[in-house]
Amino acid sequence: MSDTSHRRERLRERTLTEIKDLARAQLVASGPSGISLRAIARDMGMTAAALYRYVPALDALVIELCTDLHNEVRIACEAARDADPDPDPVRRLLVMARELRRWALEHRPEATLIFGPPLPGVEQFHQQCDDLQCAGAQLGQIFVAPLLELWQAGRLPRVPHVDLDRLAGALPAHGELPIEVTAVFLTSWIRLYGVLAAELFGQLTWAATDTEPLFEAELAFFAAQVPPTAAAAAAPSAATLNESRPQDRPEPASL
Amino acid sequence: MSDTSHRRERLRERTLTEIKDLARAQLVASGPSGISLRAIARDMGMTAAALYRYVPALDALVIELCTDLHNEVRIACEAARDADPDPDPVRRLLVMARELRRWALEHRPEATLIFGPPLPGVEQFHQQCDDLQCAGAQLGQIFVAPLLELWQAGRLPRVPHVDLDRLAGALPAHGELPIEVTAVFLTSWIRLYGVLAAELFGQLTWAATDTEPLFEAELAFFAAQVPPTAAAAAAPSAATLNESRPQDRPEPASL
DNA sequence: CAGCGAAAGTAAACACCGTTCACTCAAATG
DNA sequence: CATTTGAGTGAACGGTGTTTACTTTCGCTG
Repeated sequence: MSDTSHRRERLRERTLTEIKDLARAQLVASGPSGISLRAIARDMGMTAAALYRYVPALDALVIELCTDLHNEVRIACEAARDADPDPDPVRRLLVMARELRRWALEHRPEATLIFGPPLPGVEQFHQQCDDLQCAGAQLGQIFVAPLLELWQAGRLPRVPHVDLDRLAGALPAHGELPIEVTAVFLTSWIRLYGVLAAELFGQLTWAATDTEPLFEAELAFFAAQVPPTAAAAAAPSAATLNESRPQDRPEPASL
Repeated sequence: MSDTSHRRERLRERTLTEIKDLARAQLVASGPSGISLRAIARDMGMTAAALYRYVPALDALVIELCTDLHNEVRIACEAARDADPDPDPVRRLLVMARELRRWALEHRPEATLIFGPPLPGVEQFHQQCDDLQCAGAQLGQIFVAPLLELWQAGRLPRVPHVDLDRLAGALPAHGELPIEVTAVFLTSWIRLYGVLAAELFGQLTWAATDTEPLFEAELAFFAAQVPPTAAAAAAPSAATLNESRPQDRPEPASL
């Protein structure tokens, strides 16, 4: 019956999660390159070949681990956002960004895996990631949402230095987002990623031992860019709520 | 005689560079994890054990490769800087930053090795890197120099969102640099690193296919922050040339 | 309930990898 | 010339991913 076969499937899924749990334990213990099918099988009291009943290859296991971690950090950020009663989009962005950093520093090996360079063979993952369903995109998406709110409220920060026309030509097809929102998201996300990755990869050990002031400065800078709620109406150009607000972008400074 | 022994040393150094060249070729071909002593020995027509006469371990070889690459990209940036006649520090910074990006994108595997997370066993390298002699610090240093020039000219951008007191407590001992210069360098360096690393590690493949507009926007933003030369005297507070210019930092916005 | 068939697991093998040890051989040194 | 030093070899140990053929176990069905 389907009932008993469900049992089988449940058993199968149970061992599969056991595999992934052990893989994560190895990731934590020995870094991304420390994940080993043979060691997992050893810990499970099995043969390495048996794992191939559950996982097509080591790369695929790492890829699955990557998506799981992406989802985990996204859920953590969502939880932090929902735990804060303040509905202000800026506040939400800051809360989520701090949670992102907290999670990354508390799970350095995991964060290194998903934010670092793709391991050989895992590159296909990042390339197949260009649809919104991808876990990585979903993580970014929860930061896009508050920006969209800001845009709808006419409070989107200006990004006068971004060549919007050129950027628009470099976006994937699924760009139903206003180009200004995309530009603000990308610049802010990149800065968030930069301070996080630099800390995570020890790129600043020679220059600074504590990068939290730099992280907080990045957040403060972003927050300062957002016009306050009251100023939305005080803006000279009519910033209506739901209409596309054409950004007045000055001539790009010749460099 | 010392003459003949010098010949021996030269031979030794020649094979050592051959080893490193082959290691780099493997890095280019197969990524950081593709560097293999056995493959190097195979390419050289030798036994893997013979390589241990020249290199104590694989990790050490990778570390040496790292420092070589750090020096290479630094020299490339210096060359680009010196090729430009404009002595303006801002111009020099932009030229060097663009060269850094150009080098990284033209040598993606190498850039991934030095800008990505340290391989297990190579972490000690980044930790021993906290003295200025380190190649990584030297690379950063060539970006510090123009900032120091700007500071001396009273043109240093303000970083009102950085908690300078806390940052000062998180700096290594060798901080003979004014704290404002350090703050500007760190924030700018992190942003430069972020846009580069995000592109290098494919973190944005789902969001954008061409990140050059974002990179150029970061540069333009930095340049726009620097007060023009003429405005140095027009600044309200006396910005004398060589004196420490106490930065007027407003209350950090409560977030 | 017996038996069939699919799923799960095993053993062995292949081709790699880093590293070590004992050994040879040639070359530089005294 | 004898000797010491350095370079290189070959084999081995333990580790890795992956495949193949084989065996066992367990659920379903006749």
